[in-house]
Amino acid sequence: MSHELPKTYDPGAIEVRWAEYWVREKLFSVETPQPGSAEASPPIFTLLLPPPNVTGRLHMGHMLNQTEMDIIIRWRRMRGFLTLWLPGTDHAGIATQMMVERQLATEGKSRQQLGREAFVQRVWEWKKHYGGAIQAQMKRLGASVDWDREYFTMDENLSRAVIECFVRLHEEGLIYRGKYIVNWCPRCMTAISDLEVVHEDTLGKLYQIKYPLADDPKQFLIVATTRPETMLGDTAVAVNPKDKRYEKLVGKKLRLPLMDREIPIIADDFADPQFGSGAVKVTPAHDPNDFQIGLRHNLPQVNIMDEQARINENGGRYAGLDRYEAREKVLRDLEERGLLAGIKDHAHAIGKCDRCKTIVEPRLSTQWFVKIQPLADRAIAAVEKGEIKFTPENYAKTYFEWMRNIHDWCISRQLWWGHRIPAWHCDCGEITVARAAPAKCAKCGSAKLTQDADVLDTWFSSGLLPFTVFGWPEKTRDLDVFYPTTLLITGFDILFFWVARMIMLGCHFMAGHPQGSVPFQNVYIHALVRDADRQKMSKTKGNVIDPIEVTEKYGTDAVRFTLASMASPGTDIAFSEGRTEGYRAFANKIWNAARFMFMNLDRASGVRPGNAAAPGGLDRLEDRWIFSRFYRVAGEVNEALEAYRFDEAANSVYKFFWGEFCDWYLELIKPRLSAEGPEAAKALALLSRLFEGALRLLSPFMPFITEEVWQAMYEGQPPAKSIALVAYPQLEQKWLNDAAEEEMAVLQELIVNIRNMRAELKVEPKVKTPVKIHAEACVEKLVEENRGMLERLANVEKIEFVSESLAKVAGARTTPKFEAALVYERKVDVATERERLNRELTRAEAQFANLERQLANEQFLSKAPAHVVEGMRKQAAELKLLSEKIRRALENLG
RNA sequence: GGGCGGUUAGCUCAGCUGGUUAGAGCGCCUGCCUUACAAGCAGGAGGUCCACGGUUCGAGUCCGUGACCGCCCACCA
Repeated sequence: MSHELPKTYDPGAIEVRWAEYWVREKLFSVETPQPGSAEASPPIFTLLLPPPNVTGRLHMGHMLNQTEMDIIIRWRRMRGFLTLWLPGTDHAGIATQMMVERQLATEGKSRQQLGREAFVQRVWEWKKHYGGAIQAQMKRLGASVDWDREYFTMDENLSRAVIECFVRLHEEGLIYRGKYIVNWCPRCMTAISDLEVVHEDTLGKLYQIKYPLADDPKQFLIVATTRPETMLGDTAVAVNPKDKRYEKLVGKKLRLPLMDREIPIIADDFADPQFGSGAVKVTPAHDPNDFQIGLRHNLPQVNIMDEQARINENGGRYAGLDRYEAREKVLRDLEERGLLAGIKDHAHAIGKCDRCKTIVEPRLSTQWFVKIQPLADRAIAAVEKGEIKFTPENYAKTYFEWMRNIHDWCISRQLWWGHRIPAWHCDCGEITVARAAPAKCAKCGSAKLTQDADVLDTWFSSGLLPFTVFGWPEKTRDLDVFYPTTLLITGFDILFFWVARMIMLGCHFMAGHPQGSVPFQNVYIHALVRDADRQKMSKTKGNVIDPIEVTEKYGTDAVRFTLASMASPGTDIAFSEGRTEGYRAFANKIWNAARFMFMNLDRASGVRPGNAAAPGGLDRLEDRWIFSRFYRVAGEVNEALEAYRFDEAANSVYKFFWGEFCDWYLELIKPRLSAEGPEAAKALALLSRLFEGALRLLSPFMPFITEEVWQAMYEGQPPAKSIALVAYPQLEQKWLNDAAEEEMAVLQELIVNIRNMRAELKVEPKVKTPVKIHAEACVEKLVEENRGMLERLANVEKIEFVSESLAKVAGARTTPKFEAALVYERKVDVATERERLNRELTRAEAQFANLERQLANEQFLSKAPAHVVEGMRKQAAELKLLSEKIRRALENLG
């Protein structure tokens, strides 16, 4: 049987095949280990996929996120952990509702026409048809999640858990209902939380308006506002109690212009004497600060707008106008009456709806809130105590910053799609919070109860996921085994939305869990993926890179490797296709190296990977060297992944495979492979064993190509169903060989110098006669001992090592370790060589002088550590020798 | 208004606790179709590490100030 690997590497062809295989064979499905099972249970590693919106399609951020998670989880799995990576999707209240409403609009319908029940039904249908896009994409990308455990946040069991949490929080007094100023989106027509408001710096106007005194209309108090239309709802003007200017006015009345109402002048600390005139208009129903003032002074709350931010009947003749139309008219009318005292440019931040960018309206309305402080306190403590570790650590600071300034969380949404609030209203005014609809009102006994119309903020349910996915509130085995999850990998954009909420809710509901209440023990926060010009990707800019597109162009492995190699903490990733092209080349390199191996395996049947020698049996330098390198790199990669340094891990393995294994080892081993007999068989065994190890090392980063090659190596009888299920290489001391690495380094340097010499001297490459090289005494022995190994290179490079030192030397390369001279009788570019040698000499002398100066410095000698001083001394000596050698070489040039 | 991050080769970025000659990929230049790979091989050029000041025997690395770029948070009209 021979190993089939097509000549050209075509990622598309192999990736789809393995992606399907992994899913079909359920390779990443996990059975919950039962207690008391005989064999020692492996360490558990649990990872929760940040659930993408059902409406979602995969974008570059997802791909980075999933690549990182997949690398970690594949690595842990290969390291012997019982790994559970749990996938799911989020019902995404507003986003999904908007999507379906848009679809309805194309049919000329509105959700109101449909009615609530039919609309929700419609959303479910929509979900069934279009909701699976992102999972399909994930499968294509090979994410090694447990698809058998996939969840949806509106699944029945999860919904039940959400209700349970709500009811319990309410019972504990941590959820309350009240009439407050909330952020209201007049387009979505729902309340939104503080986090869903994005602030945008805008250059607006500050208007100064004259409010006449009621008993003396000739006198005015000037107030300043950015929102003149809200004056229609003013119920007071406040001045600072310490403000001498207005002392006598406090308690008097003003006549509110345009509305013809009298409002009091009150004293409140909120008024800043430094700002404007020091008097501030108070609109309790349309400004959060004014709302507070209103409460302190028992002011009426006049709501002047409807849910679409149009002026309502309380706005007198402005009723029916949109808020901005009203502003214009109010300003015109004030102007007409000579009450507009001034207009100034004014920079301020304006709040917009995160979803639709409509300017948010502070609106007085009755909503449900979570009393957040007690939850936040515990969440802060958990991170302070180190029960949760952030990487990069910096994010803990951001987290604390937010947590310590947190406000109560408005969790009710005036939407139809979502978890409906488990509260029932009776006409008598009684509200009952319960797990199921009560039969009758507890207060008046009426059976006519209606469920609260609102649904919960999407983030309320996703904040519960770390325990609800494991069956909470039941006491399940899953909860015992998999909670708390080990790691969370996510972007900083949902640090507050999701991460912080999970911590608060997890700490609360899972308090007392034997393995800790926190929802996860580690959080790794990754950066943003930007375009090649470091611009944020956005649909409007049209610079969105579709991961599926680049994947189809370069292969998933190449895209994954790009993301991993660029994922250094704290820096955003500027995704450039050039880089991906480079990593496709890397995959191609792996492919061709594999073909080379297979070519040899096919020729010498019977050799299997894995039946190679022990360290002691490596009698050749290059073998000792490459094994030592392999295990050292394995150590580096493990260490890097331990610290989430995907970039370092990827780069180490890249450099090893290409720069050492392919560039050097494969070349060195060629003559042995083409030899006959046991020598070739042994070389082949070593080669295939190394290759197999390298594939395992690479597998978490490039799961597809490594699977393809690995499976091919075993001719249909692999030792496991997948490379993903075999052990990950680790540092093994017994294979490390410092001497071999040092000796090899010298030989590599020698070869590089020879090549360099030839290139610079423009020795014709096609000469049949080898160029003679004399290596100096110190490496002569090394060269002699490894003649066989160097043969291949010598042959290709057409060089020959000679022991006799020849008089006529055309070139020389000198390093601290050796001197190599090129002995060449034919024409060489003497002038160029002289120039080069002179340059070298100047540099060596300058460096030497530098070191001399340092070494003459007593301060340095007494304070610097011995090894540094020693190193410098050695180097100085070598440089001195080097200078001499170069001078001699110059003389020899003639 | 508060907080955070960045500035290193033409481009995109590494550089861990300060220590001998600051690295990689891409791009560029030169030479090679050397029977695994031209998506390749070999060689090369290219950096006053944003500026100034300080600490130190020694600073890309630590401290301070400033400049520029970016991000997050924020109920002062």
